[in-house]
Amino acid sequence: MSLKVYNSLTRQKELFEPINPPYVGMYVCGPTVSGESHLGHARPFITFDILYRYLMHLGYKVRYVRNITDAGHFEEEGRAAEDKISSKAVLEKLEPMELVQKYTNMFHWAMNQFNNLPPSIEPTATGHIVEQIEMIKQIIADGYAYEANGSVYFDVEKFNTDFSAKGQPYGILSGRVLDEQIESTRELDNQEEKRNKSDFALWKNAPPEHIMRWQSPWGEGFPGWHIECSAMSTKYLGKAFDIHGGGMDLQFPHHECEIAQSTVCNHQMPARYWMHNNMITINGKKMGKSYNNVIKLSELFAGTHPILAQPYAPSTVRFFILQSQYRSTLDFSNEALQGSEKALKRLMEAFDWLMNFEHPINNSATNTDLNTKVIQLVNDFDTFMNDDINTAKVIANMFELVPVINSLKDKHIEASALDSNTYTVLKQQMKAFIVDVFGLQTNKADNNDKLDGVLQLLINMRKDAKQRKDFVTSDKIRNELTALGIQLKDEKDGGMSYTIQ
RNA sequence: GGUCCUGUGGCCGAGUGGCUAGGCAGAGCUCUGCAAAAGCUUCUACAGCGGUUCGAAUCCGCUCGGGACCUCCA
Repeated sequence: MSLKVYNSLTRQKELFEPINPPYVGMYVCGPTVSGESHLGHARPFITFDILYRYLMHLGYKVRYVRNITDAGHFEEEGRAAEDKISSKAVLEKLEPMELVQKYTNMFHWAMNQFNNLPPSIEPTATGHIVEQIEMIKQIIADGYAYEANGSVYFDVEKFNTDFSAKGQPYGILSGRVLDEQIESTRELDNQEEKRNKSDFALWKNAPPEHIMRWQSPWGEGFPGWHIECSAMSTKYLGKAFDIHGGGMDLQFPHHECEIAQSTVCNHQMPARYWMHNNMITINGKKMGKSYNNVIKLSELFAGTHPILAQPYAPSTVRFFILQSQYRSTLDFSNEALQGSEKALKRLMEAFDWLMNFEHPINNSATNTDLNTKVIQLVNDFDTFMNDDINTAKVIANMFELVPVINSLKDKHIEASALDSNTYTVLKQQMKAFIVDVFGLQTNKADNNDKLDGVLQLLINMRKDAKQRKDFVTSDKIRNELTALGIQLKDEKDGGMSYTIQ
């Protein structure tokens, strides 16, 4: 039973072997907090949350580092390159750090809504200016970066020449050949400062109007985007760590540049396994600002975006994402989300019943075929997760178990059909994967005892009415509760249950 | 233009040489005061054309369609 993950670097599934077991170091590129997160952003953070949880489930001690990019991220739209954070701050008349705090708070709120575990360390770029400057100094000292007008650029050409000989050319991760892309790079500002178009900024000179600025050996300025991840991953995970994750769109140039910088400073490839999640699309197109098709998470949860037919609960979105394999594109549609909503509800109701079911003690199953099948379905949870985190297949198996569970509930299947061991394993695995690994929550979490008491009272009144064949009263109770978003269900054995929407 | 990915039923999606994916929607039946839920049954598939093979949704080729990246990106 061993975990295999797809390594973007080698373009194949590889056996996962930590450098220093049982410890695992995992770095995931976090958000740029200059704006609100959208549905597309949800995918990597949910995907790598599942990986984090699964690694812990396997017994690893994981240090999960996910940064907050709160400075240094360039935005160029034909105008002078400027810091994304500070330009937005001027627009909104906020202090840069005020803006950063606002969107950081919103990001944390969304992560919490999704039931993502907080990372072990969540370092900020602005909190690691010193480390970034030190790293840049070393790259210059080693001859792989040069200063021009108060900015510092990484010499990609030199790196490529020297490290190609060592089997690590620039472009090793994304499969690009440097010579081929030199002609195709688009025009950027300050291009004349660079020796080559493919060189990227490690440090940028800050023009006078730039608010976010730090002292450096090259004058006042701000760090480039790529260097923060190299500096912070090295600081907290060491020169070589196990997993580096992020969206596929970060593979080039961001991760490629990280590899180059870190390799120069640390004399080795920073991460062993590079994992990239695919994009969420909408009508087949990547969700992104430049396509003007983003659905912000707050809009998604509130149902306020024009494209949305209804609000979608965070757990529905999480489940929707888990229904596909993380390396496939996932196409958003109302129909798909509605499907996930209903599916999740059915799964969780069966799960909740199972957890409360006091199974009989019997050493031999009366239905050995079913008994064997259940064990197989449940054991395959591990098999599928070990095959590059195939949550889709795990969920498919869970849905094969749902009719079995519901049939036990409705007594279409006798409780004696399965033996005690099977019940134990079934409950353990369902709980481990639904709650611990997938992080799915029951909606009942926000109920409270008093509300439950009130509902039990109404349920009892309705039961009495039904017994008297007073269907006017029983329907009134049911219909008015339905109008309030509380659904009553008549159970097979005469009992009643409720669910709150 | 370069590099790479992809095309599965009404929708979303697993899959990878032979064995039911799964979910949602649709249809029928059972249960039921009615409804809902649930259970059972069921209908729609592998873009097209060739090739390899005893056998192809899966491998190869071509054609057509969709997408990502090529220094903002999750």
